[in-house]
Amino acid sequence: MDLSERKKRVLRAVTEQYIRTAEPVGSKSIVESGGLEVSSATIRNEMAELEALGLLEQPHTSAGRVPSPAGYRIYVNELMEEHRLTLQETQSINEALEMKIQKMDRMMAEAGKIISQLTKYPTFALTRGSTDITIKRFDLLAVEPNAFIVVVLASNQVVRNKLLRLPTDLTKTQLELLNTLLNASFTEKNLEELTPELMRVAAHAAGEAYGLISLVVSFAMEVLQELGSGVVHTAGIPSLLAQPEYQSLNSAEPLMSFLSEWGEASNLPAPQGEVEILIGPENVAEELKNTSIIMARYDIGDNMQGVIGVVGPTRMDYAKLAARLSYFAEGLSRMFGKGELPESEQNTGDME
Amino acid sequence: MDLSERKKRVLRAVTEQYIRTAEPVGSKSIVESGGLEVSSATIRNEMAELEALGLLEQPHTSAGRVPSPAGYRIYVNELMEEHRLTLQETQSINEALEMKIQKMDRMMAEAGKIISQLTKYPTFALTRGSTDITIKRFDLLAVEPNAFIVVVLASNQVVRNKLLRLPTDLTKTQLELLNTLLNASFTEKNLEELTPELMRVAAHAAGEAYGLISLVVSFAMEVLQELGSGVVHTAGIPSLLAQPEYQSLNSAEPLMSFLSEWGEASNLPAPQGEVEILIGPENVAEELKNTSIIMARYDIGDNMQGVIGVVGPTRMDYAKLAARLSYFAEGLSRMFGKGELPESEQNTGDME
DNA sequence: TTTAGCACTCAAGATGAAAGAGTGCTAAAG
DNA sequence: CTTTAGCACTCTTTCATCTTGAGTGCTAAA
Repeated sequence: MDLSERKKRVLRAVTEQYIRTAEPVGSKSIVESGGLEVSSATIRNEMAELEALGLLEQPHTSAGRVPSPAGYRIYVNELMEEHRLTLQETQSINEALEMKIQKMDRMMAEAGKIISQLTKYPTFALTRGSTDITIKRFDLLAVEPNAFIVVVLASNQVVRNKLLRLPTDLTKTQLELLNTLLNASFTEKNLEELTPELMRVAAHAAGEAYGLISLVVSFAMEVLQELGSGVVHTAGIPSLLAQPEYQSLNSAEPLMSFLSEWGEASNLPAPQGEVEILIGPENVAEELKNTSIIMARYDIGDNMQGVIGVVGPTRMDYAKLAARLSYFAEGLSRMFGKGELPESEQNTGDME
Repeated sequence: MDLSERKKRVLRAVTEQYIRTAEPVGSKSIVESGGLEVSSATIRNEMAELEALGLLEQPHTSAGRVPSPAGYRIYVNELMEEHRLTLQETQSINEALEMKIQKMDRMMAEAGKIISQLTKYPTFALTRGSTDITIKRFDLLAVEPNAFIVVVLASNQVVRNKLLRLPTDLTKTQLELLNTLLNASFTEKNLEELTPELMRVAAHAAGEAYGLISLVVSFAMEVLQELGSGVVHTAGIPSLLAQPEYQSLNSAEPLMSFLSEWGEASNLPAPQGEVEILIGPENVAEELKNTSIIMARYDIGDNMQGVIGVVGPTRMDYAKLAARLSYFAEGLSRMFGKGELPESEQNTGDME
């Protein structure tokens, strides 16, 4: 899209003023805000042409102009200047990151809250799973004759455990045998490879009860399932209500419901670059058609990545939010990506 | 509070109609709804007296009457009939409970969602912790020379783990020594007893590095902290917006923010009986002064209990909601309370 | 004690006038 | 050919006024 220099400046002025005020912007207020040394009539002509190009829109005849999604797209791609974070902003982000957060999933939720507080918009945070995770190791710890703890270590260093209870007692030897069997037959297998068939064969070979093995292996499968599918956390949803575009209940309700029920199926396209901006109709879900998403990617170890983003009216201050998100995501990558034990239960460094 | 029989019937009629319609109810509509065979003027007189007693209120002079909090209280305590659940209701609750839910904390969140869908109100679910929980056992599992997994079993049968990474390597013997030391000195101690002093003494006695011990013990303390403080889950917050009393954004926003940020400090008084109803001003938090809470208690094993409840306008249908909640809570108690391994990672019974 | 009748009050909705912001068009100026 | 001033026109927003209707409280009669 090659526009005349002046058209670009008009588009940019309209967009930025609209971002600030949430009101349609008129020709007069643009000349008054400076930058363009022409009369309002000239601006009007330019705006009419920009509207013909589909970059601006008019809510009704005698109102000012508002950027169309296409207009936002051009603004974001070509016109927007990079936002510099203030010292204070970087500081508060750094502080937030330095909090000792123990568990990764809590970290995700916390990260969302932090960003939400920072931006006053709802945020979401999700990990994108990988189907190639396997169990690296099983440990069985006897608790009582008829109960033991399974501890599984997944290939991405997540540890999960569960207390299993049996209808019958088990001797220590039996438990050890089971443990060996599990480690021999069910490690290094991804979710698809853990078939009932495999369980049957292994059980038969060892003369073990199928039920006992399946009990432990189902747990392992659950863990793999969970790690493979990723989770979505959302935070700060009520802050939507502070935005003028959601003052009317009708506009706010569907989006809020969508956000709070998100997390089941997150079919968000993976961001290509480091920061991605989805404007209105570019979104996947119907409920998001009138809103925009700004999201940043971060790395968790080698195989997994996470996405953190904010959701809000198309009018959001893309420059500022993108800058904050990307700074924050960088910090997350630094935290999670550095060690060889990148995930979950990693020691975050509070060793004296 | 002893009212004449007729006053009781008037109060009850007003309350129930208001619960249905959310509109102030006038004298005429009461006679029309049947039950009272007197004229509207008589009702007016009765209502005037009920208002003098502080049981009814008038939004403005020429409007109908609305129950005051005190009026609701009397309705709930004396006038309300028990609601029978329909077959369909019990069925859908049973179905929901039968879902195989693996982890207790997820169960909590799920339970909230279910109730929220059922009632169309926001729900909260929390476990009330106990400060007397101790660690029953430590297990250390070597992973790499400089990394191991700590598994702690708490006295309420919750198992938690964490992957710890060290700056130096550790031999197997050292690890076993550490394990023995931990089990000898730090089990059966509640959060308050796990003092730095104790760590120092134990470390000194064993000639171990203080840092190493404190690393593991701090994790244990975190776990105890978490188990002791309880967690709050909320769900269905946007359904508030469907209620007429929260049509105005100003009324909805503070409550929504409060609910979504709840979970930090849950200073809810424990329900005395099985089901408890808190009406408007009886609530603790300022944000809840205009809303009511209906909550039911359920047991998790011996020591802990959970609370699940709904939050909504004072006008809620107490009878119906209380019935559903209490049925649901009963089901939860049945699920969690039955075994001697009542918590979290309990096997929910999917053994072949 | 109950009831019919009636004047009174107040919120909510409808109507209409006025204000204000912004546009598009035209014609003149550069 | 581009820019600008001028002006009529459009459309929303706001405010005041009026009307309607539900509901009340009071009084006097049953």
